[in-house]
Amino acid sequence: MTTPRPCSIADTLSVVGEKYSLLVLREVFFGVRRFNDMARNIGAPRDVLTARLHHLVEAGVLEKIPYNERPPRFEYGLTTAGRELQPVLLTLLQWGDRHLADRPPVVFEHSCGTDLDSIVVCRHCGAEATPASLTPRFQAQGWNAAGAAELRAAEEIRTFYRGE
Amino acid sequence: MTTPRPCSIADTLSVVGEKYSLLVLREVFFGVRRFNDMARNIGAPRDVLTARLHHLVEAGVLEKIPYNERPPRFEYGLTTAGRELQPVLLTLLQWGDRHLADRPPVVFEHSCGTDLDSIVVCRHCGAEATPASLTPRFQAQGWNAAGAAELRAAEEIRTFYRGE
DNA sequence: ACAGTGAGTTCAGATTTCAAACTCTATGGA
DNA sequence: TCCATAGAGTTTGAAATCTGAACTCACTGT
Repeated sequence: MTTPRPCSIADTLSVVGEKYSLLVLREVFFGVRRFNDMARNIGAPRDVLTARLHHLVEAGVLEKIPYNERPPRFEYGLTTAGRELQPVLLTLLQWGDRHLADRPPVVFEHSCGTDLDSIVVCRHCGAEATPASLTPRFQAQGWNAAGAAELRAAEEIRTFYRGE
Repeated sequence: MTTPRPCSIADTLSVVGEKYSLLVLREVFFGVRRFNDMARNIGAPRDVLTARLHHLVEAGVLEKIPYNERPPRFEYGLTTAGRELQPVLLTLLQWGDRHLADRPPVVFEHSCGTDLDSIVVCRHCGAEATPASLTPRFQAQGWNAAGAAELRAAEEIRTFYRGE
C-alpha cells in the first residue's frame, strides 16, 4: 500500500503546515495584520509571504479586509475557522516554553489573573486528555493503529500508543 | 529591524515544523515505530524520512531503541519531551475534524467513555483559554503586540488581538 | 542457493526558497 | 513641480530542498 494514512492531522497541515504559515497566524493573533509588518516580524521572504497569505485566504482561515481604496490595500483578519486555530498555537507555544526557552519571550495572562499554563482536556468530563486515557478508533477501511504491524495484540498496540 | 520576533512558537516549529515531522510523531503515537512502516503510512520519500528521524532524535523528541544487533536495527520511541507534543497533534486533529473532514478518519475514545472533544483550558482556573481571555505580555526588548504599529492604543491592540 | 526484508543511501530532475532589486500608486514636503 | 518615502507586492537568478526510483548492505527463511 502506498497511499498515506487518511488523517485530519495531515489535512490540517496541508492548510497550515507550510513554512511560515503558522507564524503568519501568530502575527494576526498578535494584531499584526499588514504585509510589511508581517514580513518584518516573521523574517519571511516577501514572495513566500504573498503565497502563504493567498493560501490561507483561499483555505478560509484569513480574510482580506480593505483599508484603502487607491492604491488598493488590505489587512488580513482571522475568520471563525482561523480563530479556532488558536489552540494549535497555544500548544506549540507551551512546548517551546517548556523545552526550548530559558525565559519565555511572551507570556499570556489569563483572565483569572495567572500566567497561562494550558492543558488539553476532554470537554465532556474535564479530565486531561493524556495519551494513556485515549483509545484510537479507526473509521477508515484498512487502517488500524499499527500500520503494517497488524498482527500485534490490541493490548500491545495500546501500550505502544502510550509511547511507553 | 530585520530580526524576526523571538518566539517559542517559532522555536518549536524549528524542531517539528518541517514537512512530515509531525506526521512522524503521529505514527509513533499510533505505535508505528519502524522505518518502513512510517514511510508507507506517511507517504514520505525515504531519504526525507531519514533526515527527519535524525533531526527529531537530535532534538530529544524521539530516541532510537535497538531491537536487532546484526544488522543493527532500531525503533523510534517517544521521549518525555516527545510525549508532551501530544497536545499539538490533538489540536491539529480537532481542527481538521471540524473544518476539513466530513467524517473523521480516526476518533479517540476518552477514558470517560465519550468520543474526545478537546479544549484548551487554564490549568489554574479550568476556564477555556479563549483569545479574549488572554493578554500577551512581551518579555523581550522592543517587541510589543503590534510590531511596527507601536503607536496603537493598548485597547485597540487588545481588540485586534482578539481577531475581531 | 535464492528470494525476500529492513533500513537506509545515492542520484538526477523538479520544485521551493531566498535576498535583493524593481514596479506601481499615492502622499507629504520644499 | 520635484523629490523622497511608503505600502504591497512582483521579478529574478542562484541556492537549497524535495521527489521517486534505483541501489546497497546485512542478514533470514526455505
